[in-house]
Amino acid sequence: MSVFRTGDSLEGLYDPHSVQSILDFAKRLNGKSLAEVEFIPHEIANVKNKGDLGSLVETFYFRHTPGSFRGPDFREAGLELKTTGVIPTKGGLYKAKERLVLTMINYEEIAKEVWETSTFLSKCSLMLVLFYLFEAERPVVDRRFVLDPYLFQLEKHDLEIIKHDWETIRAKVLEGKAHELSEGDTYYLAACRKGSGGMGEALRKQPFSDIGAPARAFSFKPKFVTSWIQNIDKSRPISFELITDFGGFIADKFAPFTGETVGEIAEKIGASPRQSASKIFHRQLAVGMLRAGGGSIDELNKAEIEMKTIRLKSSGAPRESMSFPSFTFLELEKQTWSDSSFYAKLEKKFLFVVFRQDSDGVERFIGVKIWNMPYGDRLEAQRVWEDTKRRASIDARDLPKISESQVAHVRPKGRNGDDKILTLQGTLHLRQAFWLNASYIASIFR
DNA sequence: GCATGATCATGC
DNA sequence: GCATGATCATGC
Repeated sequence: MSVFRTGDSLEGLYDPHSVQSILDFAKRLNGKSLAEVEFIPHEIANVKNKGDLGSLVETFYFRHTPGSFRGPDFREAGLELKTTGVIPTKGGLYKAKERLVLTMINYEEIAKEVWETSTFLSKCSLMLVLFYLFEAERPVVDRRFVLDPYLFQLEKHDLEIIKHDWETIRAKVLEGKAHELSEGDTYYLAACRKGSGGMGEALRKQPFSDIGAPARAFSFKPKFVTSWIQNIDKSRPISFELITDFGGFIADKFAPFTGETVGEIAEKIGASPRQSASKIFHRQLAVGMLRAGGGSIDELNKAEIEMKTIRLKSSGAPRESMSFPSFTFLELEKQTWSDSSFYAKLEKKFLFVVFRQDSDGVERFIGVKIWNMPYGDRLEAQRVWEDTKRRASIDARDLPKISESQVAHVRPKGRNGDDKILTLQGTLHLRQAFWLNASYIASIFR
């Protein structure tokens, strides 16, 4: 252990002008916690706030005083330092615990910027990412770094998609729609909510509208961060493709199957006839088509795209409403809209894989559609969610029905009739889920 | 034909 | 073992 003051000489530690030297020095942390390698004063040793680990590492390990300089942390090397939590997966690897928050979006500023000289690019084009094992009860200085640090170089890593994402976010600000931003607008780089959320939240000004917009920050989506981690684990270089239109890129993979019957597709991808009776048959077909086109579910996951199959009747109306994960009354009571899982899902981008029944009764694959939920409809979903929360606290048997909203409703969803959960009235009631109305899904296709 | 409740097959 | 996406079954 060493005791030092910030500003002490870095001699013999690392060269702040050299990315390689900083990286090598950072690697020495692997397998250790900050408190194991540096003396941490008592008054800060018990901090549990994760946001503090980054600045603690910067101060105590790199002997670098976090400043108010607007550029990257290691100014001379043009390198930004990030620490982020990982958790184990069942498969024995690690995954990102959450999104990697990068830098606040200033709506006034981004409107004036171009990509090449943007605040985002100057701050995030080169980042050293340190991963620590997240354990909720452990003070951050005792959390152990795992994996080698990761050098994120924007030029090499999905630059085109990230630039496209940045342009998408900026375009929305230019349209005066900063308040309508959602994580589903983009693929890898997202505009995530930042700040308190809920009622007392301070809204930010935006240049082309008088409507206040929630504070948002640029962030990399968790699945995108996980893709780095799992590449480190496999110690192979990141694979990347230059794709400007991810939606079109995905749609292309399905294109060869357009117009084919489900039977033909099943045969092509080698699904057995027995499976056709299964409730997930069409999803299997969708996965099969994606694979046949050289795509993968992994790829969708990485971009946080939610694939859903939709079956239309010959009238063009969907056969069913669309379900979302079930919830419990106890968790509903504790949550606000913006931390609910229904909110998180509806902010995502969807890939609809659409089948339609012909007038002769034969069902065919008619195409895919990339979609994300319009702002107004998300507000309506929020209203239904809040109404559900309110009513569940009074009587769990009286929840929003399909006739009460154009967009969403609540309905049972469980393993079977015995799958009951505790209500706030202390009784047992069927497990429930949020659903998007079939009629609402129909409206998307009109 | 739709609203509502109930359930299935799979993958993690 | 169980959550999930999706569909089935019933009654009005």
